[in-house]
Amino acid sequence: METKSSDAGVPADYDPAQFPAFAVTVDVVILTMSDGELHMLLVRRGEAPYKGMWAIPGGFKRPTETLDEAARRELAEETGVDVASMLTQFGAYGDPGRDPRMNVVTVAYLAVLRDVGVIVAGTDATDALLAPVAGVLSGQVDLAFDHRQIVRDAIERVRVELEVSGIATAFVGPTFTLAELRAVYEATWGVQLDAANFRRSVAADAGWVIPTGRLAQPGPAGGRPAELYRAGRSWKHGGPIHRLTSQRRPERK
Amino acid sequence: METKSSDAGVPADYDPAQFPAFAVTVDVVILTMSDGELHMLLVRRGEAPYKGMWAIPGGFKRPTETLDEAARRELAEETGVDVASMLTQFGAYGDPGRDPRMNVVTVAYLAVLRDVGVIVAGTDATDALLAPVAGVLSGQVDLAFDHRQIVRDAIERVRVELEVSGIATAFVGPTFTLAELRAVYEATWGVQLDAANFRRSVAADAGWVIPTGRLAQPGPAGGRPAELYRAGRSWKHGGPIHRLTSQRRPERK
DNA sequence: CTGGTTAGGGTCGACACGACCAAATCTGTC
DNA sequence: GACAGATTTGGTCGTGTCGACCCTAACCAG
Repeated sequence: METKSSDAGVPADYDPAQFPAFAVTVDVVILTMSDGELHMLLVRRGEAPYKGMWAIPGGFKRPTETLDEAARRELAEETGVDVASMLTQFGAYGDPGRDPRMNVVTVAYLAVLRDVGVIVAGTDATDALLAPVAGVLSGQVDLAFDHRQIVRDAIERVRVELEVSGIATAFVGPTFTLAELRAVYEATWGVQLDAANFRRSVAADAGWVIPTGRLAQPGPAGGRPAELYRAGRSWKHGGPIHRLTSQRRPERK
Repeated sequence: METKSSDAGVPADYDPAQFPAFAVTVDVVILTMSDGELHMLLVRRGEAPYKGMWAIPGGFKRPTETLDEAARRELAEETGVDVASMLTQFGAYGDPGRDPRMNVVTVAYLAVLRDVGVIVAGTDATDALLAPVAGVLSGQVDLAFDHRQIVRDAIERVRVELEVSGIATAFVGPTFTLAELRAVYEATWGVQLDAANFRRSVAADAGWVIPTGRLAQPGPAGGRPAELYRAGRSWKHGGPIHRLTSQRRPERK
């Protein structure tokens, strides 16, 4: 608080009483698995600046709510989904000029949803888009503000979160096969995992997923029916749960 | 951005143009090793609210600087240390009422310093305190605002950072023995590490620490002189560097 | 010289992990 | 109905890591 040393060109006794006013927004990167690929929700901006451009859903924080509450409110407004499930703050962004209108500091959140059927219905369909994350990262989709960097950080975060917490179950339905769960890891990390080893890794930490005893219908290509599981202990409780590092599966011939 | 659904008691079309004004501050948790224990820098508040109470150093962000720059400026002002070395953002805090005066959102940073000799000299000595982290966490030291929670999160972050990045070298001097480096892990995690196994873990990832060829003076209790190392590849570059998990050393008899 | 202390190096067993193979069970086609 | 392809599930095995433990080298204090 006590300013002591002098900065170049700035008065030594910067008066905190006349603090500069900022707008504080909350942006939510909403991730989901669709068609075996990682997707994210984008909305089209209806106002300047960046009017007509795609952007991460978000909005102004209100003085009466916490940051977490603001994030959940925005998530609900954009998708109609009201989940306390998976909503993690992962960064704050406040570069000067990131919003040409005014001084804006945004707090970024990461949300993981398991299905998107109702999502696009929740908001205006013409203004919402479920874009593959790969396209956003590679620059095929231009985003407003510094949202591209925010998305980059979000993906990085979800990758480590997959490893350190059991967050993968948030991507899949209430009941799922191990193949579906494995697909989450494969899509997020861009690797191929051995099914047998993956099974053992999952079974290693007891209580994370629980077998239901029922069997799933095999796909159109056939194959042995897979057991159905449901999410056990939530990913919120535990610390490190399991590790699935670099097991690679050779090229499919 | 487009608000659609109605919230209870809140107008459905919340007008973003009349956005609420927030003050944005940057708080820095400055950690260092002192006397074999993890310590942090606290400053005494000179103004209301919480006047006379201990708090994390911090201050208002200026519209012309980024959040990172603000954090570095605060760190320099408080300690006289100007290091791009280790400064990591780890959280944003914006609960309503966290500052009784106004709406304040703070972005918290974590800084790691290797020595504190000049630190207390850099700021006003009567208003600065190098407090053991354990005392702060246990509540023996009361902090202003929600700074106790911020400190908790900072410690949690530095623990994982210690594991995932080679940040430990930021705690020690420009040249150090492996015993000093090991003490950083032991103090931060509250465990005892086997010296021989620790040596192997460090040597496992080449380039992290580099032997200087010189030897350190043994302590007053004698013992074989230890080799001196210097930090090699910075912790900023690489991703996961090494893993030191749960190796425990039995009670010293 | 002797005992205490610390650094550095070696060994060994347990266990985790990745690569690979085999059996079981389904779908679709011939 | 037989067969090929696909997929899940379970087993094996070699390699490497990790933790526990011991030993020696080198220093200090008496």
